[in-house]
Amino acid sequence: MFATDWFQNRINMAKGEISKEHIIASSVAVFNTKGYVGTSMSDIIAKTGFQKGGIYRHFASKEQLAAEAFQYAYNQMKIAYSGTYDTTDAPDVKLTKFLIRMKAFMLKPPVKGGCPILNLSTEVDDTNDLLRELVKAAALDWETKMVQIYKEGKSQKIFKKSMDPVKEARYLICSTEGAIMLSKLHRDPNFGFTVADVLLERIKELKK
Amino acid sequence: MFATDWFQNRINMAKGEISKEHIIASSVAVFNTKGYVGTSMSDIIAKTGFQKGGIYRHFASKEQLAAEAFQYAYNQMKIAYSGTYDTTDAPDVKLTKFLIRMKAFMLKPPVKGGCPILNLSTEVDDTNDLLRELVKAAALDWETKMVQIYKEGKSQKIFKKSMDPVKEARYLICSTEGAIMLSKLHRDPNFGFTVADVLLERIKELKK
Amino acid sequence: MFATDWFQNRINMAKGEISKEHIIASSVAVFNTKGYVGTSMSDIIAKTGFQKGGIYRHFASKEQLAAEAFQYAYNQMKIAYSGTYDTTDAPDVKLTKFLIRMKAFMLKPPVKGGCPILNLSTEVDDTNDLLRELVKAAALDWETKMVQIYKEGKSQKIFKKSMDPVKEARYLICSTEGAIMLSKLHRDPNFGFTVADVLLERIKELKK
Amino acid sequence: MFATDWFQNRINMAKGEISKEHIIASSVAVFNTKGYVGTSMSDIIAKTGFQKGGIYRHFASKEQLAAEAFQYAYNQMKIAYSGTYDTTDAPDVKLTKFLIRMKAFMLKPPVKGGCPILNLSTEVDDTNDLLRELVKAAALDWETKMVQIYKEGKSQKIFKKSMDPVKEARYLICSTEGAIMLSKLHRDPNFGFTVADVLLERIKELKK
DNA sequence: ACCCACGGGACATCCCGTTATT
DNA sequence: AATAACGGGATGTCCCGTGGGT
Repeated sequence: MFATDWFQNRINMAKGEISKEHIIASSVAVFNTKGYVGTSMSDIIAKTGFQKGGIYRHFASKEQLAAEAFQYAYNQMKIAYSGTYDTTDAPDVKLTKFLIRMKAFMLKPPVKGGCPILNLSTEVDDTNDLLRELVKAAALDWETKMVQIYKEGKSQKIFKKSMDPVKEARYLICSTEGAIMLSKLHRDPNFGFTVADVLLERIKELKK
Repeated sequence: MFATDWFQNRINMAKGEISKEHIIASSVAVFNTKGYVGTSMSDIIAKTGFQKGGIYRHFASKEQLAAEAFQYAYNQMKIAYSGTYDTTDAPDVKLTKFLIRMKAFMLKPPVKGGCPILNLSTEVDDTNDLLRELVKAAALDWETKMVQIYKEGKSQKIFKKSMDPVKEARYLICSTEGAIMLSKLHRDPNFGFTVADVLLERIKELKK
Repeated sequence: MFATDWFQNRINMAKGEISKEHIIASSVAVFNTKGYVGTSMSDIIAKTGFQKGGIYRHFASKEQLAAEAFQYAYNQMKIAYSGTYDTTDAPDVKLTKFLIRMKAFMLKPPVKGGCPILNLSTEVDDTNDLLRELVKAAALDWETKMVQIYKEGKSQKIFKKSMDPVKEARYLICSTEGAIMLSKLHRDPNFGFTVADVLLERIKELKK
Repeated sequence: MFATDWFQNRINMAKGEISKEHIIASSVAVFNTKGYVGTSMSDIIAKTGFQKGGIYRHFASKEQLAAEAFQYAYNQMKIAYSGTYDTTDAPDVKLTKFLIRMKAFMLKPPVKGGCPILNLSTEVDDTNDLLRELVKAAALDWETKMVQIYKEGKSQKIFKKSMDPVKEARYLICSTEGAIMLSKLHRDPNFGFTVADVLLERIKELKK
């Protein structure tokens, strides 16, 4: 019936749990394309097949649903990228693979609508503290992951001694997010390609 | 009466023109913080002091007003930055000044709410073509300006022969936008500072 | 068109003022029969002929409208009773006339639904402070009026020296309100008649 | 577990019976403060600890529950007052005790929210016939009790021959209800005290 | 050129009640 | 006997936009 029916087979989930999961999963794309305010509960209803009563049983408010949808979306992104750095590869290889995959995502992003951090962040940074904190935490989570890789590279003497892991990680993230934004705006993946290439070159430089 | 009263003295403007200008100028901050959908005409009314009729006389719709407000905001940004590159400085100096000012804008942006290109772009890229085209044009305008500077630097043999002006311009813009986004999200200007510093180093590299 | 059109002729009222008056006047009966929570804005719409936009232009909320409707209703009651005590009659005559009219109102109350103080009071005393304060003020206003009459009677030596005006006024009001309540519940005016008769006797007693 | 657990020990009640009792007992205070329409099933759920299904198993509708809750509340009132007139005292003593207790109830009513007859009556007299009939019956029950006492007093020659039991009973009830209403509105027990004192005097008068 | 007044659709949320499940 | 899950209508309020009037 639902695209998420397989859950029931895999893990032992209660009926309500499945519904909740289904609602969240269906909402992700809507929120990530139309935005938080731009998405109405009617949109969610249309997408999920549930009625108001069925949705509000699982979420206290639109904000709550949006929060869980964001978490879900960020998780999907993590999973989509994890294959690139959750490996036994050398740190520089991890970063290289990460950037190659990022280029691939320019054409088909793991979450419809592009990067949820970018999308939600710009919308809520001045208006909604709960959601902003969530996005912030996600951004920090990503940053921490990246910092870790750069640190490994440094301790393994693959990267220069002078290299600053936090600086590099933040720089990589900023450039990447900006690239995603401009690629979406222009509907041209080349912005992403260009930025990825520059970052790839930079990684080589860090090894000298 | 209005903060924009000086317009009337400076140029010979009709009463309606002044009002229109006033409405646009007052709307910029609202749209740039609350977003296009997040801003209601009531917000505009509260900010401008005009009544609905007085606003709709000058703008056919909320969309039209938002469009003009965006143009106005982008123009303010241009003016705020123009002093850095509309000079007789050498290209590398222009870029350096540009990045130094960008760092300053981390603390106090020329337009309240941050970069209007970033804000509006992420909101409308999937939902509103009219506004998206406008943002796109603005981004292109900025890119063209930057490309021009890099080209100058190349023809003046200040930058390496191998340097690709379009690539560098786009890269600079992407990094900058990403930095603005993350600085706003974390409410920490250091993200902008870090990125600016890396870009400043890169400009030095381009000269070798 | 409206039952309140005559207002425009009598006093120079702005269009909006008339509409507001009309909405209030139409709402009174609805609120006073269905109650505050029991009345929906749709009921108001149905009764007034206005649409949501037209109503919310004049009232910030249902609560606000209810407040003004109550004031209007109380005022109508005052007017309906004023002929009995705003006279040059002797105090005891005033009270007598008041009670006679109260008996008449058992059959046809000046405000549809009965006494607005009674109705609103029992509904909001535990739930809505704004409205409760309003009803309280109205009850106090009425009490003050009655106390005044008893005081007159005392200073004019019509009533006994031992008579306590506040006590008598409050007693009269309590009995009256209770009588209205039970008459409405049983749909039998005799409860009101009985109480009025006892009170009339009591007034005679006070003169001895 | 529940405050009503003792029921199970005292009488042999089925599990369902206990639950029903518990739901009713818990609902009384809610209905009597928020009113019938003002009370939502969610309020009941919160108060009882039961889920919706668990409640609707015992009551066909919110109206049914409200009806039983009213009966329960009225019964509590009866019990609370019964000690004053279900005695071997003389009729005038019964009435005196009744009024003294009524004064005490001004400070702490036997049912939270005040007199259920007053509260429900004013809410439903124009809108809900089922509940209105219920309240009516309760009011009549109380009246019958009072009439009986006055009759006793008359046949025992304690009260004047000219005294009309029905008139006195109704008068006492009306005054009392009105006093409760105004005391609640003003949050001042003195209204009740005043009325009770007048009624006590009246009882003395009836004996002459 | 601008305000006042109004229409009517949309929105997030609440509400009562039913059905599936255990 | 009671919960969990869901349907779908109703509610108060907001919102964009349109005319009449001055």
